Amino acid sequence: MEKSFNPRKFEEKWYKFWKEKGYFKAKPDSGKPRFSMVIPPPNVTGTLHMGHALVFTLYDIVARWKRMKGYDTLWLPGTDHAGIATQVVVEREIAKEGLQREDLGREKFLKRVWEWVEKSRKIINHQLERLGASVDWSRYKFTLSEELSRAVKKAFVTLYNEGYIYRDYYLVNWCPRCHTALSDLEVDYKKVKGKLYYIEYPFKEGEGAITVATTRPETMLGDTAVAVHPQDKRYKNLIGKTLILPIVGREIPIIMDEAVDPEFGTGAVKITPAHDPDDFQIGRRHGLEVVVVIDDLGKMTEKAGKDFRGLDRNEARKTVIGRLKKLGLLKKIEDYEHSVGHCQRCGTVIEPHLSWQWFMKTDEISKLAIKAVKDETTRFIPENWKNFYLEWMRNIHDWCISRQLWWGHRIPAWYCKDCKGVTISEEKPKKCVHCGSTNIVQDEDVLDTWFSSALWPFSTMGWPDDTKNLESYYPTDLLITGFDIIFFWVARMMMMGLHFIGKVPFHEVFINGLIRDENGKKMSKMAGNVIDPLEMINKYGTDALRFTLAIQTVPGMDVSFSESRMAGYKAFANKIWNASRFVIMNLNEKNYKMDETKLTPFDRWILTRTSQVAEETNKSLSQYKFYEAAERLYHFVWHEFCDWFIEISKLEMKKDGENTKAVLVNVLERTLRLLHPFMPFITEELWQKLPHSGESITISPYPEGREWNWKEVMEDVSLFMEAVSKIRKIRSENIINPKSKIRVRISFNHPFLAQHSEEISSLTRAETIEFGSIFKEGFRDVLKQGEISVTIGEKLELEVERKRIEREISKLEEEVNKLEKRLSMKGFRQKAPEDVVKSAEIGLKEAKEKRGKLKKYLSSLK
RNA sequence: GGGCGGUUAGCUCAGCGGUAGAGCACUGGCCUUACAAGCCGGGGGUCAGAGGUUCAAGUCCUCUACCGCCCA
Repeated sequence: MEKSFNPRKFEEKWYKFWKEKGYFKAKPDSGKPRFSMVIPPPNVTGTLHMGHALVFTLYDIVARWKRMKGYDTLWLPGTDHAGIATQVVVEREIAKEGLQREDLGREKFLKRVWEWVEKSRKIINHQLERLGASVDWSRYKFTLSEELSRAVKKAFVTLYNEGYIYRDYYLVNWCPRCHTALSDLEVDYKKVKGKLYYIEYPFKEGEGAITVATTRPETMLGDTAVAVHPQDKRYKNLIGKTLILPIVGREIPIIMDEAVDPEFGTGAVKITPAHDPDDFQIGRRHGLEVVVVIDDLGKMTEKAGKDFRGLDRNEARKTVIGRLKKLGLLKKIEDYEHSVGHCQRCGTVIEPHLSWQWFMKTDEISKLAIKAVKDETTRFIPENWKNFYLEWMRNIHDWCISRQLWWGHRIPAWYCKDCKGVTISEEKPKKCVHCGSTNIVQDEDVLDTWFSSALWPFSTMGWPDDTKNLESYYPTDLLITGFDIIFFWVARMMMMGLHFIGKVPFHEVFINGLIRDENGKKMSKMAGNVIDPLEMINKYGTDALRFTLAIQTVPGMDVSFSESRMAGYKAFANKIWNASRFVIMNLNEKNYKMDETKLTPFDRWILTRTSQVAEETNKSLSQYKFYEAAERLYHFVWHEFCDWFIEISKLEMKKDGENTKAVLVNVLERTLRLLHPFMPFITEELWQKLPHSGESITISPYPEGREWNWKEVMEDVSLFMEAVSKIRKIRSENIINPKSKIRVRISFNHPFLAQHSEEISSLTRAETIEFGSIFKEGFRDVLKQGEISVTIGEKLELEVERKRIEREISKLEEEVNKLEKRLSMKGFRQKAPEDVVKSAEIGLKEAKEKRGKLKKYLSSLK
């Protein structure tokens, strides 16, 4: 066995082994209890980042843990076609060749996208394997596959027939670059420093004008009214008057509407129903004319006037301002900061755009999704995300589901060129359902990616066809995902799942934190602080990466990812490796069967601890306290098993030691199993080298922690450790040469210490351990009970020792003061629980005793 | 403007009502045949600030300051 661990030597081997053996395959007929999860499908836009590594590590810990606990565990993998995101990425690719998608045409462009997708999926799947993700590859799904397309069509047609999907000519968020509609969620609002322009609109009759303020003067070409608030006294007598729209010359009315903010600008606002969402609503309320002056590419239309036609919206703004200045109608320009919508995928400023789009009604369906979370049929962890979800769900708007993209699920709607009717059908219809004409064409548009993602928990289970599979694994038990897609995805899965299956898609939603760099900054390409998980895996090993992520995952908190910390967990992996090496080196054929009648107190101690740790680890995991479980295992392995038990076992092995070897194997083998969900590779590698039953640790049982419990030895062992530590401390602080033989005397008789004085002397390199009155000439310290003294049989150098004792006395002093104060506080004895009072009293008594002894000792040093 | 989270050792973070913790970093001593990616020790914190509740407050409540995020 090699002296240090080298993850590259075995990681890929074991993954291949697991996969070939089919351990990750869910088996609905197994008769076991079920546990199922679906992966949040990564976008096929590129590769996995650290955020994915975190989420998938947590998923895998749960999956492996449940599998070992005897559940028929399904973790279903897959990828998302990510309509707009992928299209943008491929558009950028072909732009390198100087091409636009129109140059290629729909068919050729899609071919390019598929090529990209194949490449990306391969990378992603490979990354998942490197991470050790125990997904059921036989059930791999892709949101744009034939299979899932059927589910999408079925969902669309059903919802349409039920009246939940409709088509409308409506003002939507439009990205002029991507050339598509976007949902409200796909728009990012950013604060932008702009200008506020004050423009005069003259009255048709008589002198004077009304001044309106706007951030977008170019839209005035499409104005069809000016609005004021009904309670605004300033404008009361102007209602009903007519204005002449400058430049254009159109007559427009002054109207009243509650939606106007009297505080904004002059209190009078221009109304452009075709280019502003608020104005659109006001326009609908007042029956205003809608004049479209900006087209789908962000250029001015014919209706904007011949001087403007064809101008880009930004150039048009300059021209309008120039004209207004000349006319003397531009009263002033102010600096103004406001938030402007940008396309989430490409960053272009959003243009509200009137167009025919498909929408999904959400008012009714959202009610089910609200109820399910309110009554905790689906539970959020941590809980505070519940309100976040509910708040959004209660204010939900209809969802624009059509996209003017090429990459995605084509909308199953056919328009009749003869009767203008629409035919909705899962299969391509032969003729128009309204007039029977065969002159029909399919809608060019595709569906929002999230429409297909919303079906993911059941479309992946075979809906609408494979009901057996669906019954087995739906609802899923747990979803782990980031808070940023609670609305995009979680909320919509809730709605669709409840609507189509009648059950929530998952019972628990664990919201993971964001990955930040070690300075707490968000990782982003812009900031250049992105860390590639694969690079980390190559450098530190998958197990170290996973452990680093797990031990930092506190529900509700972000993860500050630190490479130096990960180096520490690589060291931990090495520690496990070497502890195992020690155990394995000492093995022979016969000695792994433990004889419980021959156990030493130390054996009993470590076995009891193993059981306790197992029990606590299960508890932590069941509450998704990944950090707590990982931390406990780390401490147990390093600071209990290695630091104490292995060291003590070495002494035991100098004698007979066969039974202790068996204890070592037993504890180590169980510990590996406990660690396996966190560190799958190294645990498999080592487990295979140990005596074991079964063919893989992956399918061996997870320790529950009910096996061993010898409480009675725990206190003795802890006193033993205290004695050893105190002696070591005296040695170390007084810089006693490690080679010099010391003599130890303990002031009180203690059968356990006496019985194990040999171990004490070995662990402290003492020549003798005696019991009786302490040495007059020598270093001393106090134990929980009594005193301990050390002599090296020569004249002592006392200065250091004096300082050390003074420090200890002052610590005890603090403790005494604190406890005295507490005990003397009125009400304490009456109101505090008995055991608290008692422990304070005992603590005080002990501290005083220790202090007394040390003071006496100190005076002897002077 | 509304909401959520944070402020604990030099750094990154646990702890959330009963005597302040971890990892890393720092530091003294050790190449003790599992491991120098190691071993044995040590130092380091008025738990952001101010009030309040309580016998008892990093821990619960209120307010303030600063940092971060979400929604409008």
